[in-house]
Amino acid sequence: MGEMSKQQRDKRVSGALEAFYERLQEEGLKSTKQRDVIVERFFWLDKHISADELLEDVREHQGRIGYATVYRTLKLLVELGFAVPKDFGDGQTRYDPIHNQDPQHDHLICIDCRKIMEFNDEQLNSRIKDIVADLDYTVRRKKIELYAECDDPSCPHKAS
Amino acid sequence: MGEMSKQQRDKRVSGALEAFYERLQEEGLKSTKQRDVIVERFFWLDKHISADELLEDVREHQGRIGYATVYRTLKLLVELGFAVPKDFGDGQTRYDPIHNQDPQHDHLICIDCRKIMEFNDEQLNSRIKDIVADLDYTVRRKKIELYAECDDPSCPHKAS
DNA sequence: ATGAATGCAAAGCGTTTGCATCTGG
DNA sequence: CCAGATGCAAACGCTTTGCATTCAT
Repeated sequence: MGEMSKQQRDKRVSGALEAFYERLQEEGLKSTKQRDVIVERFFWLDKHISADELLEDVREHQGRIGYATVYRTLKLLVELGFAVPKDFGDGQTRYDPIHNQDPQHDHLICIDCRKIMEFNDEQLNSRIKDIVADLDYTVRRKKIELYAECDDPSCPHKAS
Repeated sequence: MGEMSKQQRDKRVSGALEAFYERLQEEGLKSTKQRDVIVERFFWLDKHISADELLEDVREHQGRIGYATVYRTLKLLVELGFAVPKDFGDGQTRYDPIHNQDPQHDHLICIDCRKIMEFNDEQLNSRIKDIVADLDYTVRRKKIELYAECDDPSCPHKAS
């Protein structure tokens, strides 16, 4: 969504980390060098990241880290409610960081260049709430993905 | 999504098959015993089916069929526009048959028993059209999945 | 006949797990 | 100390592929 200054970003990250470590303690789990880097980079990067993308990034900041550790940490983040796994159909799971301040957003994905943009529409959310309520169900989470052609000039298939 | 008599179902299936064989010929592809059964059962069953569910069903109607054939046929159906692959997060891809008459529907999935129900809401669709138009994008397809607790008494976790 | 389709088994790919080793509280 | 975390490699589950064989046109 909007741009964010480094200061704002730092603040967001440290806020998320604080919350994370609090939950860690609650669960009697430990903080380790690897876990710390992974989680910090995850919050810092703040995008729908895949396990191997995160691994690659993390290895630049802290040498030898096994991919199993990244998978396990992502799983932990999901369990503790700091990330949501998403599948955009490119064969690998991506993880969306949750900043509790953010309302859950939806995605618009370019079918050509795979660029993902986020949006959040109040009217849409409200309509969904109604639909589910009418069926006497209780919504836990939603996944809305719109596949479209983007307007980025650098995107392929623009000639067609 | 209402009920459908056997006659109606027969008619729908044969319509879909006719369209399928027409496209097959256009592409210079062949009709075979296996392909025929798979495609017919796929249209007949008419639900978000996974490759191995379809394989199991098909084997009751026609002995020895390799799973590779089912995968290849499903891929073909997708390429020809008769099916859409979906991922509901249970680890395997499901395929939704497309009856060109149907507007594309959305899904409500029970987080406990994994039951999937379909819905189609005009207001929702219209709002989506607006959202995307405002961004100057062109929608190709949408994927909306709502995860909720269902009201089926046979569903686990009803006691909690 | 000849390009396409099948069946099988092997390979692929992302993800998970078993286990011996380390480490934080 | 000792439960929890890591790294490695092996296992996994779903899907795809290579190849020899069979089949539709």
